[in-house]
Amino acid sequence: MKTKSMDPVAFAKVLADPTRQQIMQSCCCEWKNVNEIVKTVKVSQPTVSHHLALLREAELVQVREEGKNTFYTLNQEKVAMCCGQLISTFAPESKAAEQLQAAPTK
Amino acid sequence: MKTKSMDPVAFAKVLADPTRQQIMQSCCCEWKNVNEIVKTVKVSQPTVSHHLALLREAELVQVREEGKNTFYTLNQEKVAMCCGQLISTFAPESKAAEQLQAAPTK
DNA sequence: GGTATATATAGACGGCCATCTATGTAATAA
DNA sequence: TTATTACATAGATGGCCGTCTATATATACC
Repeated sequence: MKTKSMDPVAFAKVLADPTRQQIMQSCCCEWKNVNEIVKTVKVSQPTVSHHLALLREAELVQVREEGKNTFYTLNQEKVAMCCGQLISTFAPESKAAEQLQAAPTK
Repeated sequence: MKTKSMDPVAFAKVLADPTRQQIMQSCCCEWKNVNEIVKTVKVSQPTVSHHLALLREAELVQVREEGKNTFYTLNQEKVAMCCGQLISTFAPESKAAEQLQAAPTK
């Protein structure tokens, strides 16, 4: 499974919402079903489903269906790739860019 | 001059516009006055000034006034810091996060 | 002073989007 | 099969924001 990057504007738009960032953080390092995620935020279940659909469309989350449940987890490598692209575009002369040079952006 | 980070949502919101990213790219590695920047995008001068005001407010650009002209350049270190924060928050287990470990996020 | 150039500000407008309620759909349980 | 649980979809609504035109402000030049 190759992790591809994406349009930097599209990436930023997905991140540009507090609820969405909360959801991302909620399922960052573990699989959670929708109700578990809903408990971590202050909005309704349909709203969470809406945000998860956007994250799924952007391939920023991985999905696994299991019976009645649908589990989500953050696609950390994709996030890292997109952030790397931002750095190489908007901070090419920074120390961070140098440090990331070692890892080829394939 | 210490480079501080900022709210990840605020950072993403600033990046979440194609015109603004064009402007950032335009003055990424050199000082440009407003008219030079205007020439690189497809919107009016007031619109560019509006975007520059947002970028200035977020401290994502540095400003230098010189007679009739106002020069802008992208604050690459700030961008790098914010991207680093995104990576450590949303991709803590990624290779990129490991690589950035070396540089303390102070 | 008067004019031209450079940039910022004000106000209006239109579109996008985050949210909600209501409802659909699918799977499990009784 | 009826009920319940889990999740998604549809449609409506309100607010934010990117853009524009018009105008203000400030500097330089004649």
